[in-house]
Amino acid sequence: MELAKAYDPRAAEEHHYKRWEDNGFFAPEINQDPNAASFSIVIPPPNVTGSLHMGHALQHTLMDVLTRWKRMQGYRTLWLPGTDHAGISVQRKIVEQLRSDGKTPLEIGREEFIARAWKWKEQYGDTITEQMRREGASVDWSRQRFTMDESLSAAVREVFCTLYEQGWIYRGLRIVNWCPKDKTVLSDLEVKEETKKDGKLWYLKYPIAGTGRTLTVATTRPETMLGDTAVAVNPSDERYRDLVGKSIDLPLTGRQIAIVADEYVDAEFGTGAVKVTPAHDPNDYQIGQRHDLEQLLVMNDDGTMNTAAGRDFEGLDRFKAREKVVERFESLGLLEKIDDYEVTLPVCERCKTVVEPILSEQWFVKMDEMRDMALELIRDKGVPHFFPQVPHEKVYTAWLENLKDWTISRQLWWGHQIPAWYDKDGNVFVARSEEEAREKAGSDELTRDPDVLDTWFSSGLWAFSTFGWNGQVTETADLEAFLPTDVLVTGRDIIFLWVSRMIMLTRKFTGKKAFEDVVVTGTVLGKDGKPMSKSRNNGVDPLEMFDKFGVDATRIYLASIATGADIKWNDLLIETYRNFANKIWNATRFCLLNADEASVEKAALGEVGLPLADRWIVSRLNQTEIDLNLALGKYEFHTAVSLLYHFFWDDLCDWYIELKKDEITSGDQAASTRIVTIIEQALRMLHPFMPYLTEELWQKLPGTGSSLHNHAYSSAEGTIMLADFPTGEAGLIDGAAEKEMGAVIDLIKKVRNIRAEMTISPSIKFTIHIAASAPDQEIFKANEAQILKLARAEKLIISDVLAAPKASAKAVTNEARIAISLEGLIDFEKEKARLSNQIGKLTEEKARLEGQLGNSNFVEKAPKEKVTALRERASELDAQISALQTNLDSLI
RNA sequence: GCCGUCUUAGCUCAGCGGUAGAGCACUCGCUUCACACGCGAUAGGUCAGAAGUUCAAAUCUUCUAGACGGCACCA
Repeated sequence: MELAKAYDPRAAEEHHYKRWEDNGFFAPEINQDPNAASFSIVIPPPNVTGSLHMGHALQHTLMDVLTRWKRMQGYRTLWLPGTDHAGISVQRKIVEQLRSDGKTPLEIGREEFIARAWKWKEQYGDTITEQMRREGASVDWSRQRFTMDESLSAAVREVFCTLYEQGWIYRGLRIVNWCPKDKTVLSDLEVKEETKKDGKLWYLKYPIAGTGRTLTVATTRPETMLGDTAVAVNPSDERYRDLVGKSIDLPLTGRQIAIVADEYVDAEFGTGAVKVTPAHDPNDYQIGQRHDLEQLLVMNDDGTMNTAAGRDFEGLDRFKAREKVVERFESLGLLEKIDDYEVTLPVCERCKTVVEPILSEQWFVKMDEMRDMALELIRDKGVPHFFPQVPHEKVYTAWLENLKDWTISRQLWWGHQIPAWYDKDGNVFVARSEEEAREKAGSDELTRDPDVLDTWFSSGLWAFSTFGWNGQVTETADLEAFLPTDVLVTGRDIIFLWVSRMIMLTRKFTGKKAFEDVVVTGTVLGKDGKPMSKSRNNGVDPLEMFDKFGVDATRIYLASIATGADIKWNDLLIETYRNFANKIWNATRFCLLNADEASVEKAALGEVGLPLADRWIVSRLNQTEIDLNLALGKYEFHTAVSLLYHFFWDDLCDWYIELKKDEITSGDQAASTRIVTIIEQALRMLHPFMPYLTEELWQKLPGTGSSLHNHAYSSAEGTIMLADFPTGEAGLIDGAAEKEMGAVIDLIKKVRNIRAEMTISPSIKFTIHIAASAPDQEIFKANEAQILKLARAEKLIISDVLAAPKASAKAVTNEARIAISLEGLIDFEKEKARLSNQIGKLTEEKARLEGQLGNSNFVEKAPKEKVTALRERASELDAQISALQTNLDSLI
């Protein structure tokens, strides 16, 4: 078998995915074991307008690792893919598209608009799903879902109606977050804070009616004064007590407003007098409620001032209006002063427009009942279990405790239109269909509420709507098999927005948990240490990384990031794993060079009397498998990667294959069979991380096929992705072999060290003298050929006492005293320095140990095995130091 | 304001109560018949600072400094 000289990721990526998909390997139905337990993950549905970014690549990698791992273990495994309809984003795309055609949404009408949106979705909505195929994601495409699929939409209607009927959903006039650009309301979670250091605080003088005096109020939004309907002061504020009950002649408006006393006002802050604009500020709204104040709306939905703002201001943008109000106050002599003031502005998460708090009639969900259910789950049962637990469990719990009503209506056309109808008197009828609404209303003249629901309302149902629940159908085989899902892998930015809501809605409507575990990934930052973003232009495209380093390298690099940790992007690190892939490729290639009659054969590893290296690698392999399964079980992907990396590179390549080189090149078929068997098993444990490379190599190994499959997949066509995942057998961990191999490795390393330090050319082959105990001598004798090979020596002389010429370099290990004859090569000064250096290091360690052992508190209180271990180490050090010292003395 | 995280080798990061680790970069040496995307060998850290708990602290506690995150408030 002849393999190419270097691994070409592209070639492997091209055909394997198609074969896996076409053969149905990703679907749970591939599992033929009727008793198989289920394992399921639902994907956090990416936005249909999106394309793959590094955050997706990271999350998808972890989900795929888990899915492939569980599938190989024989679970009936489902990773369900899909996308969400992204209300605002799609809406914006269509509006832009129309604008370039010189049209507006109103001109074409709702129906045409939605038709265009669907067309857009058909055309571009698959970008991300195609990119997922490139990633190697083993999702079941036959179960792909979209939040606006008919069944998922029915689920939305059902949930809305049920919550309404139970009194959890209501329609009300509240101060909401309004985005004047998108012309829709936003939930609190879709609003972000932006600090502006160059903000201002304007002090406006309001004339007190009939007094000739003024009362100064401070504001950051002067234009809202046009909607003022009161001024409030604290009731216990002596300065203003006499003013309560009097009126203000509100400038620029000709209106007279009251001065009221309200506890909300902080007498210490500003002037102690607050202008009250109930229709444009949440706190003012509350004051207005308490004092029965008029709610005067002075703005339109696009952020311009409306008729109520007065003729001079009508039609002006809110910021222009602000300037004009300030100018007017100044010319009236009513502007007291302007202070610099750092303000935090609420901005729309998506378009960064300053959000306007505005009085508006919207639909809300009262979260009390669901919140309590979720709190009970996390507090009493610890569900979901967050990985990492700190800080997410606490943050999540605290958020739930302070949960407010959720604004769910959006002034958009693209999405799930609210199933509510109004009769001509404005009475509302919530119903699952228009027919039902007509029945309830007893009228045919109904108008449907034009608004749609928040996209997160539908994605909140994702854990069960995707399995067929839609209100009519509440029991399906998939719900039974796959809900609760096992784990959710997602970013921390949507824990509140999505994860928490899914937990609550799933519990409420199915009585089940949405998932047991939540793996929270960190953020992949740009090279500058800031989150990747278009505006910073510091993004790294996963597809470019796939092209440059291969999908597998990118995947295993992403998996190597500690769970939940942020990481600064660095190409060099992927390169490490590109090199890793190539290393594995070449190791396999080498082992197959002369292995024409070898074949994967599990029994070959269990034979008695195997050489040390074989017993050792089997032990290392099994230990790695055990540790790997433990790490994955705890979602410690980075530990898993490190185990794999070190097993393949250090144990397998640097030692085992190097030790076996002669056997491989000479065509020893028994040895090759063992090597091939070990590689095959190792590839299996690597497969979840590097699916393409491992499949490519596995297919080339002699003797691979469906016979190696987990029993659940015995009838499927041969593929590593259905092979049995190695569990590691404790019985195959061979302590003696590890210890003996350790002695051999230590010896070889010391000899190499001498060669390097004494700058002896690798081409010079010298004689190694060693002295060791009788049992250790046996070990060295048995491995003479290997030692000579790896130490690049020509002769090994083993005896009870070290007999070496004076012109030699010396070293010691725990098991051996070593001398290299260097007749004509040795530099005595160098050798002296080398020995002194080593003695120095060991003496330092010895001093530390003696300090500890001399401490009676330590000896009394520390665990006995600790003390014993230190004593042993101390005596080893003693022996080594004195041997080195003897060597040094002989040189002087 | 409240809650929380981070600060470890030049860089990017693991480790989180028992002798400081990895990859990359650096230094030295290698056309050693799989791999230079490689091989071998070094060097490099008072684990941000201070105090405390402990026989033992990078690891636990408290404080300080710097970086950052979430929530609340913002006239």
